[in-house]
Amino acid sequence: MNTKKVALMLLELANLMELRGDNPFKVNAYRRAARALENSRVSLEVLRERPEELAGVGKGTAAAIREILETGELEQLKQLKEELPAGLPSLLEIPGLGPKSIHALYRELKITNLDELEEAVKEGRIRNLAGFGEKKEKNMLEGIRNYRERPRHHLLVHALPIAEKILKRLQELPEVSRAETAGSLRRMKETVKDIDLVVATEAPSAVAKVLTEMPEVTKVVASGEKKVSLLIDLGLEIQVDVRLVAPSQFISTLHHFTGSKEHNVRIRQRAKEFGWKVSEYGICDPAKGEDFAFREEKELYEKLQLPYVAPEIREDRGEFERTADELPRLIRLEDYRGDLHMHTRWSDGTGSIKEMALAAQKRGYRYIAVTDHSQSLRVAGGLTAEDLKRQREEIEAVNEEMKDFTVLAGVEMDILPDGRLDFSDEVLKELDLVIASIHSSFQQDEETITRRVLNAMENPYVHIIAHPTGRLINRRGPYALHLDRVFQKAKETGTILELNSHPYRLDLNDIYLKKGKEEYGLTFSINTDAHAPEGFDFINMGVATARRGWLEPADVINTWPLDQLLERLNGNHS
DNA sequence: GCCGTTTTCGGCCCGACTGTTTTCAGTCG
Repeated sequence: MNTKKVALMLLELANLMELRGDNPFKVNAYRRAARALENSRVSLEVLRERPEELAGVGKGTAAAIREILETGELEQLKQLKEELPAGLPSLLEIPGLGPKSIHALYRELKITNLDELEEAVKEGRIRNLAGFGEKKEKNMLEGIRNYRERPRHHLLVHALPIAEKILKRLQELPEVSRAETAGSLRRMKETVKDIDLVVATEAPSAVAKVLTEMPEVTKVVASGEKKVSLLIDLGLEIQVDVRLVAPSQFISTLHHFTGSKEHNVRIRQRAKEFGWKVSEYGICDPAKGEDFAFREEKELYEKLQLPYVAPEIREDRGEFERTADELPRLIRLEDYRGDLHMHTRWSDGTGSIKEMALAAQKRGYRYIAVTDHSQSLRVAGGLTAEDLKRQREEIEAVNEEMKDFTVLAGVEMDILPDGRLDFSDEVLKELDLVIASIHSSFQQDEETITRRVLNAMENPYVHIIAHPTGRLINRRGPYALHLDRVFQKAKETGTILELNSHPYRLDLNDIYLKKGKEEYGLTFSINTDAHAPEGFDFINMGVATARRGWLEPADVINTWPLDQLLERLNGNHS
């Protein structure tokens, strides 16, 4: 049992209570308690003894927390699970269906899952229910079909160019004075459900008309004076929500729709302490009838006597509990000096060492490490010890040609299924940089696969563990790795953990980065794993994820000057 | 269920849009 599991159980309880139609404020109380638990760093002991010390945890939720810690279960949750059919929560995925409607469908028509809902719609049974009609039936049917066909979340890297394209069109309109992206896209979450845009204009109807008449629009979901919601097909079909506001309200609206929802709740609560009200149109003082507008988001935070919070960390994950000095100076692209994980034609890359070096130098980098695959990874043309020696000769030749730039000789070495490494220490000690990673036997049980990684970390020549959890977003889950043990070992051995920037990987993710930094004091390396010069472009994904993980330049070895980097790498060997 | 230098009761973040209604509930962000 750990605090995360306790939080998850409280959250599940809240979700089921909501479906049953319980008091929404009570439901919210459990959600807040779950969130408080997730964000707190109290030990299990403190949690067991004095859970009430956490803000948002009172008598009721404290009793629930104690029960979970003592018995591993929660009677209330167990009963609710027996009372409510298992398929009910899945109905929440259908747009337009919320807890109230789902409860009514269950109560009146005994609908418990998507199949039964679809059947009832087709038989026209739903339109007879109070508050339902033919139009809602039609929307439900469409929702069910979409749910089954469309991926729930789009990769950030796929949504970004679409957002940019629409944004550009909007910015070119004479009626538009300013337009920006908002929502999870602006917060740079690894996946996004939709694209949020905020537009400043004095002529909302004209802009709305342009939007709804774009050739790529497949469906107008909603269209009003303040807001337009569309389904757009620009290579992939995605929902685009556009808010239209007067220029003076732009900043407040941008902030509001950047979210996150949880961050906004805290903002509003903060405003209430001053007796003010926050909405997407600004902050107002009802007592004096005053409205406050802002030219920059910084001013909005200042008004509430809060330090400015970058969009990427607006998640209510502790940003409200820090002073300006305590908030991180988040890493930026300009801080980045060199990529330390890439492949060349020597294995499965498409560029030569020199081409990769020149491309990196052009980006303003000062160094790179060439890290081709090792011998066991046959499909990728892994290198033998002998190949590595010959490759080093080429690397040295490139180094002699280039000015103010250094290519390090490295390898991405496989951690074999039985836990052995693909090269002996004699081979490894000749290299400048050794990355170890898993490319086989992903299905091993937790103990086996964790042992594999720990074993690699214990080797003094291994500097970095690449893409530590192995997940591929929307494709493949993480290995059954026990990450706390990996973090603990990294702390003991000084092993650096990678944040792999490939948009399908982003591994470690934001949550783990923050945890590794705050709880274990770890150091990380952000790399693109490029297989061609263009692969370097994905560094913006990695830096964005690092920002979401509260990382500062000092936490990331790729921002260090070369001599500091080499000192750290050599330190491992002593 | 939680919380309190306006409160131990009565609030709890706020507004837009849709579809159902004939003044509003539910959903969404």
